[in-house]
Parts: sequence; C-alpha cells; structure tokens
Amino acid sequence: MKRRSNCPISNVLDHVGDKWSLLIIRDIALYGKQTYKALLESDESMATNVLATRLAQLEESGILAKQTDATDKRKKLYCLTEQGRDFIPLLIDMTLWSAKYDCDTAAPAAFVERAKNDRDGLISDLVAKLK
Amino acid sequence: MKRRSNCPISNVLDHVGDKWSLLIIRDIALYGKQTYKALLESDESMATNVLATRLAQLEESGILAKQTDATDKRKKLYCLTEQGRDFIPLLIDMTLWSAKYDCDTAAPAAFVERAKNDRDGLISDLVAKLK
DNA sequence: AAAATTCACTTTCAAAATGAAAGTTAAATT
DNA sequence: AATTTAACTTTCATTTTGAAAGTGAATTTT
Repeated sequence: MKRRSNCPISNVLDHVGDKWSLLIIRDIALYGKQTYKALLESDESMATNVLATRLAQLEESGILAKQTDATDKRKKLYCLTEQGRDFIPLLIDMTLWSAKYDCDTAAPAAFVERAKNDRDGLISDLVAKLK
Repeated sequence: MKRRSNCPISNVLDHVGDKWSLLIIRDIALYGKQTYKALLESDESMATNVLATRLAQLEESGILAKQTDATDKRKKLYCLTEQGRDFIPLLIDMTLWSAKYDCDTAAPAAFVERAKNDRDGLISDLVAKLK
C-alpha cells in the first residue's frame, strides 16, 4: 500500500479510503458475516472482482485474517484482527453522523441511543462478540 | 449524490468515501485552511481538478459552505458547516487508529493523549475554534 | 460413481474516475 | 498598462471500477 504522507488521517485513508472497504468491515463487525458469499449479498451489491481485491488488500494491511473452514474446505472465513476491530469506533461515529443528518437512515434507534450515551460500552460489547 | 442503500455507514461513504474528501475536511478543521490555494498545498498534493470537484461535491452535500472574501474578491473562503464540523470525531478516531498501528505517524503526542483521555473536550475545543 | 451444485474466486472488456499539465478569467498588485 | 495571483477548467493519457461470464476445487445429489 503506497503511503501519500505521514499524516495519520491520510494513512487510514490509504487503507480504507474508498467506498467499499468499510462496508466489508461493517458486515463482519456488525452483521457477523464471514464468507465471500455472505459479503457479496449486501444491499450495496459490490462487484465480485472488487470484493476479491478489497479482501486481499485488507488482509495485506493486517485488518482481516483469512482461514479455511474446518468442515467445508471450499469456504474461507474472513475475520477481523485487532487492527480491524479497532475500526468499530469509526463505524459508530459514522452511524451517529447519519442519524443526525440523514432522515432515511436505517440504524436501529436502540443502537443510536447507546452510541450516544454509552459509546465505550457499546464498543466493548461489539468487540467482545467478535473474539 | 447517488445513495447505494439506506445504511447509515454506506450513506457517509457516499459523501466522503474516497481518498481526498476527509483530507479537505482535515485541512479546514485541524489546520485552519480556508482557500483553494491553501488546500492545494497539502503534503498529499492532490490534482487541481480533483480538488475542484471534491469542493463542489462537499458543498453540494452541505458539508462545506463557500463565500467570497470581503477584502479580496478573487479569494473564496471554504468553511465547514455544522454537518462538516461533525466529522471531527471521525478525524480523531482515525488519528487514534494510526497512533496505535502506524509507528511513523506524525500526530502530536499531546493531541493523541487528549484524544484518549478527553475526547469530548477536544472535540468541543476544535468545534469552538471553527465557529 | 457420475452428475450437478456450491464456493471462492479470475478474466475480460467497456465505462468512469484519476492525475498531470497546460490553459482561462477575473481581480489585485506593481 | 503590464504583471501577477486566485480559482478554477480543459485536455488527454493512465488507472480503477463495474458488469458479466468463466474457472477449478470441494461438496452434495442422484
């Protein structure tokens, strides 16, 4: 991954600054998806080749880890590393931004309320679920 | 701006999900830049046409507001709206992520420490500076 | 055991986005 | 009046994206 500068924000964007990477992280972190097939079925319908290249880049970045399913060797399981789980605060901030400015947002009200009132607790719970 | 789904995270990405938009917001929010010329001079050196299209999109999204400088009519001043200032939490989280995983990061230690210990206070101070 | 299906990709190719460089226009400065 | 500056716009080559079809190994069905 080429680095454009040594700015920390620019650095994050070098890893996940596109329209798809954070949706993959969202699907794993918030919806428990693990396989290529499940990740393909999101509402935003990403192209198969784009998913493949993004998964490879996120693995290369150390954000995802890939392993073969023990009972079905066709299946590859994509899991977030600690580096990947540490994008959860970002996902929460994004949800809060949309909750404030996008009336048509689909985040559950309970999720938004907890994000506002107990951000750290919500983050801990989401991280705990993934481990 | 076309919306890919009604997911709040996807919605944010529809507005700022690229390698440049959040750098523009960073330069205004954290470095006090206001003009096209100043924004062009960042370390990441973005192309002039890309800056122009991003500024137009961010204005269209309601994230930036553009006004003409009162004393020099050549100059246009780009300012964050409330919608734009509300990306500051995101910028802070991104800085923290890089501080944790990117050894070569250039964020001032005092900024990182305050982001960890007094996130809300830091956000308030940064917002206050911009108004 | 053979055939069909599933999963995780890869390939191809057209369309859209990006990036570098040069050009334009109005306003300010010399 | 001539030059410079600020904010773009245009052009065009390169890169990325997106849609669709194709591949191969593993699993399930017949």
